[in-house]
Amino acid sequence: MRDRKVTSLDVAALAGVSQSAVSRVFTPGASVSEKMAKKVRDAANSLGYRPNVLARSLITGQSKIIGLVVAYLDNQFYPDALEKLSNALQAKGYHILVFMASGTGPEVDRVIDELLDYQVDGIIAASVGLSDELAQRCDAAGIPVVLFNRGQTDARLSQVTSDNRAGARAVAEHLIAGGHERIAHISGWSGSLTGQDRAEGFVSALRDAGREPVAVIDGMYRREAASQAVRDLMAMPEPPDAIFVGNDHMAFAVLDTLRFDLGLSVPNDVSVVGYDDVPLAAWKAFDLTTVRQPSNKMVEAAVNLLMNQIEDPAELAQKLTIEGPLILRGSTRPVEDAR
Amino acid sequence: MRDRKVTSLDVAALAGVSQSAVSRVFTPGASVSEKMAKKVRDAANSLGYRPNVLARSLITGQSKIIGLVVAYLDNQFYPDALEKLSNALQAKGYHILVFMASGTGPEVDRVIDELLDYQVDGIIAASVGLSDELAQRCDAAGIPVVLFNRGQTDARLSQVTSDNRAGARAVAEHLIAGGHERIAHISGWSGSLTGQDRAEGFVSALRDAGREPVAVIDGMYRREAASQAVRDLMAMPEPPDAIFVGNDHMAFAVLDTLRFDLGLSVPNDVSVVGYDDVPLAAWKAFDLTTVRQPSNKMVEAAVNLLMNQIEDPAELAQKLTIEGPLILRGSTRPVEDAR
DNA sequence: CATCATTTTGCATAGGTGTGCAAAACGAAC
DNA sequence: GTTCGTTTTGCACACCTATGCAAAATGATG
Repeated sequence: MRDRKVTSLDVAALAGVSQSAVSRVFTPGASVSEKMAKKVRDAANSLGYRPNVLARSLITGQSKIIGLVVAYLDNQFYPDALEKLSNALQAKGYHILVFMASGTGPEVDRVIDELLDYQVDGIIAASVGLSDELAQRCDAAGIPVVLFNRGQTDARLSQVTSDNRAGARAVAEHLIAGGHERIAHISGWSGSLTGQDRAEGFVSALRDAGREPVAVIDGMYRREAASQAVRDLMAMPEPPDAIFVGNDHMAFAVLDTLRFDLGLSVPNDVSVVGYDDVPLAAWKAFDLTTVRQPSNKMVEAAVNLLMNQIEDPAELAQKLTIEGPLILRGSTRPVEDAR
Repeated sequence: MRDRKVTSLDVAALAGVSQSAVSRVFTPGASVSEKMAKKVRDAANSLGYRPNVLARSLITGQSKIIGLVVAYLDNQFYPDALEKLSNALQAKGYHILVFMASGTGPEVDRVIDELLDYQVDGIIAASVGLSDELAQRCDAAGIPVVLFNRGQTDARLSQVTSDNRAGARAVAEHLIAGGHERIAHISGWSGSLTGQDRAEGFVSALRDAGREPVAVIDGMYRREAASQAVRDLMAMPEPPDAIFVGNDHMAFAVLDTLRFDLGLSVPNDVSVVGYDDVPLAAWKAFDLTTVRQPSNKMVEAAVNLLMNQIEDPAELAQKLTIEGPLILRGSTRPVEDAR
């Protein structure tokens, strides 16, 4: 015998009270007597009643759903962030609805449509190029947006990033201090602000020390592109002795290519530095020197930002920058070894 | 000027038709004339109208939301599956609502409550020990459940797994053919059917060849546990010359420990085999021999199973097993080298 | 033009919940 | 017991959409 859906009316009937009484018992802060609350709770438990979030959303205008837009999950930074975001939001009574948007342009537009269809209370966009039109539409619909680990110029969008310029600068300084002579950069996608910032911070720090990168190649955040880039670099007449890679995900491909395709030793022949400090970077197989993006803090900031904007729509968008340290590991020469 | 939510009534007013007409235009297969459809679509576009999925769900009983329950995302198998599941479901007009359930018992119960609150149309449970109570409650609520990469005895739950016994058996046979003398197993969590099946398939294949494993240790699906296990194994008076690890995630920790903590060579000193064939396994840094779990096929099967049960609630639960090949890589001695 | 079959449209209601408002219950003070 | 202030409760409606039903429109046929 398959149960029909049990509603607040069923509970009300069993408890011998009105439907609104049931509603109030399940609404924190509503006016209910202890006696009534007990009656209702007993009836609800015996029927297995739980309020229907979707019906509730109709009337409160709060779906308790946060849309998460993400492109790929093969870069460990994102599943890691997703897990933390989901846990943080779960604790606040929200849940994450996942939207994959690998492409750009029309595909992203379709995703936005679907986001609006589900009446999400807010949007977290990670790792995806969002058109300005997105900002426009979400703003018009009154849905707060937080860009996670992705910058954007539009002032209506909040964002949380690490201090990419400072991080890249620290990398440059460390490589110089390590006595490296020919320093190259395989950058993150040059179409992304994150990629640009890291590249610019890195190059400007080199210049401040009177140096120039021997090469800057766009790695597109893709393993194969990074792998090809490092092959090209090492085929130069005077190959680099240090490479800063735009994120860990690409850096792992660079390490593999250097060691196993080109037969080189890291850091003896080349030092390699990444960005993100995903858990993998600490594994001995990579032992990658990298800039930590403190995902805990970034998640916390993103969630707070979103919650504030949901509670008070007048709240204006903010652009937060979180500092992260350079983590020294075995993929770069220790500074003592400087010649 | 912040827009109020635009409803089908607004569209109807602008187009000079009834609300039901608008609804019909957005309901595939409803009876509408071409003229009317055009009028409505124009009005809808100019207002930026899109049907409210949540309000629709009230009346159709279909939320177009699938709940995904998952414990951790640090084992790459799961983000990979999540991405594929999300894409497959997105193509069918569904989206994934994420529920993290690291713990067991009461925490899982809370998750079930929340799943029901959101009126999900179906549930995919990956990597979590679900009590029989789950089956009970979801069955009562009429919500189909598919266990992904996780077995369960309850006949009411559908499940999709790879052929864990056959896969483990193939590993055993390959290790024997490779001339290994002392074969050990670091198993998946012995509380999971998946872990048990792999262990049993492996051990029974050894016995069929007149062999016994030198040791079987529970690795709990955790890196640290696996790392400790391999240290214990290699500290034995006669350490193993081959280790089958219950999944790739643990196998990576085993490789790191063997190479960098114990200074051993793989596969010269010890052969290592994993299970899953996550993308990482093919990276040169690991080059791990492993049993492939064809996540594409598993996802496809899981989605089909779920869709069938959603469309026809009378459809009975199925337990599907997908075959996966042993992928030979550099972490095991080639069979030609057998002495 | 009349008739009828068919398609299209509007009306009205349902789906499950929260909330403003007024009525009812309660409790205190005289 | 009466009065008044406070808390609790129920009534009725709103939120946004889909759909059964009957009325209207359309088109084909005689």
